[in-house]
Amino acid sequence: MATISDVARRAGVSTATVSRALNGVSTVDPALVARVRAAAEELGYQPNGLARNLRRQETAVLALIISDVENPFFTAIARGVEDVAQTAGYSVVLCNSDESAEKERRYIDVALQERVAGVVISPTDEWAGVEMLLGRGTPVVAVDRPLRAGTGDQVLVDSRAAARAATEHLLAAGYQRVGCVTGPEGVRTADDRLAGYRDALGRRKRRERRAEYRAAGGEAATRALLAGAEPPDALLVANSAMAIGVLEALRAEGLRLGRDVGVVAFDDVPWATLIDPPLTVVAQPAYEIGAEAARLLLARIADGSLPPTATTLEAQLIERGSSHRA
Amino acid sequence: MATISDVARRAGVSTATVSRALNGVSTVDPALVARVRAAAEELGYQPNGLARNLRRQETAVLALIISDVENPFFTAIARGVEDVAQTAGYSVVLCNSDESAEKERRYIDVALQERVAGVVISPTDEWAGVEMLLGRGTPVVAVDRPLRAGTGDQVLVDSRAAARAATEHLLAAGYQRVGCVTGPEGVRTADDRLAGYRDALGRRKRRERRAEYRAAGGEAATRALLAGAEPPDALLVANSAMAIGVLEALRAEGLRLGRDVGVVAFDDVPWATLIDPPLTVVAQPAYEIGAEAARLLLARIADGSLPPTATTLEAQLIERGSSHRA
DNA sequence: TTGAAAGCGCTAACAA
DNA sequence: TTGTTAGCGCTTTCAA
Repeated sequence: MATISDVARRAGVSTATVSRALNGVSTVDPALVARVRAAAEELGYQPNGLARNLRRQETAVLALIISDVENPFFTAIARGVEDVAQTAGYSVVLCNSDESAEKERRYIDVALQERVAGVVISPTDEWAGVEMLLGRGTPVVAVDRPLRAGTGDQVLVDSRAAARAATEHLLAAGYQRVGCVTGPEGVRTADDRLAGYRDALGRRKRRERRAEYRAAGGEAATRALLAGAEPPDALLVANSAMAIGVLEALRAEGLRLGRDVGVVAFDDVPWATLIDPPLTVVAQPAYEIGAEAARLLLARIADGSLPPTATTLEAQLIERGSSHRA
Repeated sequence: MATISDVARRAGVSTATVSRALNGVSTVDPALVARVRAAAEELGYQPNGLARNLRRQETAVLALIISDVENPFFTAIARGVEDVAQTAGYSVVLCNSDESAEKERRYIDVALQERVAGVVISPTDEWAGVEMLLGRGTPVVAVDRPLRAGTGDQVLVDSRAAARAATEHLLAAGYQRVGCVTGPEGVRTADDRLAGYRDALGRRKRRERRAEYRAAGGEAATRALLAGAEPPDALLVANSAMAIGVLEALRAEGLRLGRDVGVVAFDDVPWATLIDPPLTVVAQPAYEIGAEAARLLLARIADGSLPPTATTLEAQLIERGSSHRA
């Protein structure tokens, strides 16, 4: 691959002039610029970003580390991050930690080693990974899951309040035995949503089940709950992938959505209105989370001394048929 | 951030020894290795990947450039690529070209400049971008959409045959006026699926409509088709995002799925069995496409002289209720 | 087994 | 306005 010296030789100038010409430094003779451009073109010259970044001590690349590429919530975040980053001239690379602390760790190492300009991350747990980044001076913004207070920027949704509101909605709709299907212990969003459910339930009897944040998990949890003595007549589901399994379990049991068992699920999904009755959801502003995270990250890259901020966005309960008896 | 010289100074050895110790070169005195390790640990040393890669002229990073992160088909490919890459010690960074040739171009530039080891791409068109990569000697594997014959590795699905089979299935199920909703002209998969539809239709009257590969596109196309003189009584839909719009339009018109209008859509989606009747789909082996692409890419990175291959995987028609009158 | 030194490709002082 | 030169942090000969 052609290097800057090849171009310099061909254009009959020094490498410094090539660098200046190609980077649009104004002090270069237009005639030379043209010659350099031509030479670069002829050689198919592509600047070596590694060398450039090594020299400049910076990269125009952001890393986005999320826990599940197949979850529409996270891909919507990705678009938000990307749109903002692009307009600022940054590229975004997406890394899938797959809810595994080890993979997350590996991607953090990569981010550190490749010296990305900043990282947006949905941390699998509160400490280890993010602190590595912070400790090395890499700007970080956490999304979806919190950091230890004051350690870094974060943009979150008040899951607990949303879960509480959703549960209250179910109660208000006349369901008597509201249950909750949530994710694994330690996954902060799963814990928060369960807590919100409990908040709303007060002294009523709890019917809760944890499982992995996937369809199979939702299905298993639902079956288990249904097999109990006084099975739930409504369910708060903490995640849209789980919701698929929940709905399948319900159907397998011959239970009618809404009429027999009310359901509210976290995350608005494109297919929510296609099922019958349509699914009531807690819609998180995923795109906006990503966009805001990117804005904060860019601001911090520009000025590392900014105080850490915590932004909380509101989720919105979208009532549809699945949470009504009628 | 600590550099290798900092570590060397602290351990009282040369930078060469640090490099050797940390990279597990066997000729280093175990005592020294321990000292170096300790020093690195104390300083929180993270090797600078930029410098290392610059020197080694290689990176253990693959780029995956896809046209829509929000499409489950592509995210499934991403997992396939990632799983294979990980076991070979490579990291994968995902870039979202968003069906835009310009964004694709920008990510290709980034890939080139960052000197990634290889690229898996779903090319927006056949030439420009991929040829830049090939021209600079970067190993490339195309997925989902073809390259010009013989230019590089590709792993595809025979969309045309699958579309034909799906259309024939609809015809065999007794639908008389089968229509087709497909993506924009020039998007290869959209064209292929339309071609397959036409293959099956033979001399029957065509009812086809193009729109963007999104729900809104599917909805608009369906409305337009339905507004015609002899509206279709069945639809082949070329993409799962469009399918959402198609189903919505049908419902808005009061048409019952299957009974009034039969539907087969490309790509198996998690919610296919949740709607009533469940959706008949053409399931593409997305994960396997990604995994195979990664295998081919790795092979080509190891040996650049390999002849270009073209792998074609089969799609599978999964018959469910939406394509039957009963 | 270890160290000295060159150099990957680029940019930025400094000189001219 | 242009060129010369140093050096970003690392790996890898070549000597010792």
